[in-house]
Amino acid sequence: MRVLLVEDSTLLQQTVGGALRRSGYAVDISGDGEDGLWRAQNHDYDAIVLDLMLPKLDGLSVLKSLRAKDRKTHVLLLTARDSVADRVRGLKAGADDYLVKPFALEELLARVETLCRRTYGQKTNQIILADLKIDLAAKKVTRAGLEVKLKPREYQLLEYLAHRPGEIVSQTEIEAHLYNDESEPMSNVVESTLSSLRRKLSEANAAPLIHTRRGLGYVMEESAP
Amino acid sequence: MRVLLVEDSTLLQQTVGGALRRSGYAVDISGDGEDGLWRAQNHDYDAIVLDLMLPKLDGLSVLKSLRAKDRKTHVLLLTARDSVADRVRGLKAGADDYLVKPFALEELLARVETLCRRTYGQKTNQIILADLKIDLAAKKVTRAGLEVKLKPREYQLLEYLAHRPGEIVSQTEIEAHLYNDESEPMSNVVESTLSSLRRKLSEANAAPLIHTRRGLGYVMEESAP
DNA sequence: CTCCGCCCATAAGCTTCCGTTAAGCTCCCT
DNA sequence: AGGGAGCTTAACGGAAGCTTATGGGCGGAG
Repeated sequence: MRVLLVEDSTLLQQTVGGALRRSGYAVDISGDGEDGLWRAQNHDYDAIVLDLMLPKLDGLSVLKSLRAKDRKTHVLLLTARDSVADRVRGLKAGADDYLVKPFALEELLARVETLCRRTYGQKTNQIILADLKIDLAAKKVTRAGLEVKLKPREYQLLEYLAHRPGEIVSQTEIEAHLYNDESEPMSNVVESTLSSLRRKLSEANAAPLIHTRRGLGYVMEESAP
Repeated sequence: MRVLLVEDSTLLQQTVGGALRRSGYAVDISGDGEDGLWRAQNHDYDAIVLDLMLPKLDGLSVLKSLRAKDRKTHVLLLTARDSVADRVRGLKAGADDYLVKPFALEELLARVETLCRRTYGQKTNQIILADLKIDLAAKKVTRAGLEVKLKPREYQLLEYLAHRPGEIVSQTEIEAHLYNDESEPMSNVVESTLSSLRRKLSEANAAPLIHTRRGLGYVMEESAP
């Protein structure tokens, strides 16, 4: 899951950004509205955390521009004070949720998670695909009843694929969602990670769950073959 | 356990705050309603002790604002005189308990403890996890029948984790709950404390109870490695 | 006032992880 | 069949994250 944080306070950048990263998100941070808008348009984020008070271009304008261009990325607004007017305007402009500063970090994390889940039409907090079960909260995976021990990156990859069963997901797309700008991979990380993911999944049950569409990307099994 | 005390009398701040600290709570103290509301929103307290008579913003308003935002933190009201009207209004506004001044310190402590317990849906006053038993009242821990002698901080950490078995608890979260604002985030106190806690727990039985989820946090559970 | 014990910070040591590299394989096109 | 593009897999080494030991400071007990 990749998230954009548009916030000018460096303190909040660090606390919020850090917390998100620690929770397993790929996070891009933007310090002003112009840059934020630019990034929001150039990447397909799973969610955007957007402060309203920003240098250069205020959050509301950013939001409006995004919506005008038909970007439907979910947006969580941060409003400085309990200004009802701002809130209403924000929601009218197409925000999906808002949070009044100050907020508890945990709450922000919870809401971002909700938004991301919503991005993929996910309502429960577990995904079941054939004999595979993913517990999104505990970040644990079982197959055929056996626990599959995955490393963070492997888990992220699996979760991303599992969010879109039956769909062809290209490598570029995976890269874009699992990695942030600073760490643009110059290698075949995705393939590499996928490889070990497959190996671990096949330990519980040899039937392949992730299929390769040569030249296009990967597909996760929709139902039993 | 982390508690917010909103009270303008410095005398009470010291006596009540001190008593709570001595009982092992992390206590934040706020001298007026505005600041109190701010803090209450900014952190996820386990309980709030709220005076009704406050400068800037009275306790009832604070409580109402909190509830309006769907904050379900347990609140203990302190009412100056035995005014039935105030009491009723307080409870209607969503207070969980009240105490009429003057009160006995012991009683306050007992009630705060009850509220905190309720926060975690805890009804009995002991937690049992595998061969570990925590006596919440006596703050004593035994494992495999042997007493484990813990220092206050270690006990607090253990108790906090034990309240949420199977859940991933991040370091940030632990820090937020066990330490108050003043403490600096530039050290690994949590890891440090956890280390000695683990050592002591393993003296009675080597099987690990607290598991590390690298990059995410810690989980307490009785599963096999 | 002194002593003791707890607690936090620092830092060194260790484990795990992850991107990279590179070599082998598969599929398809010619 | 041959060759090449794209995919798979295993191994490596740097780095991030976790663990543990140690010492100074501070507050409470005597």
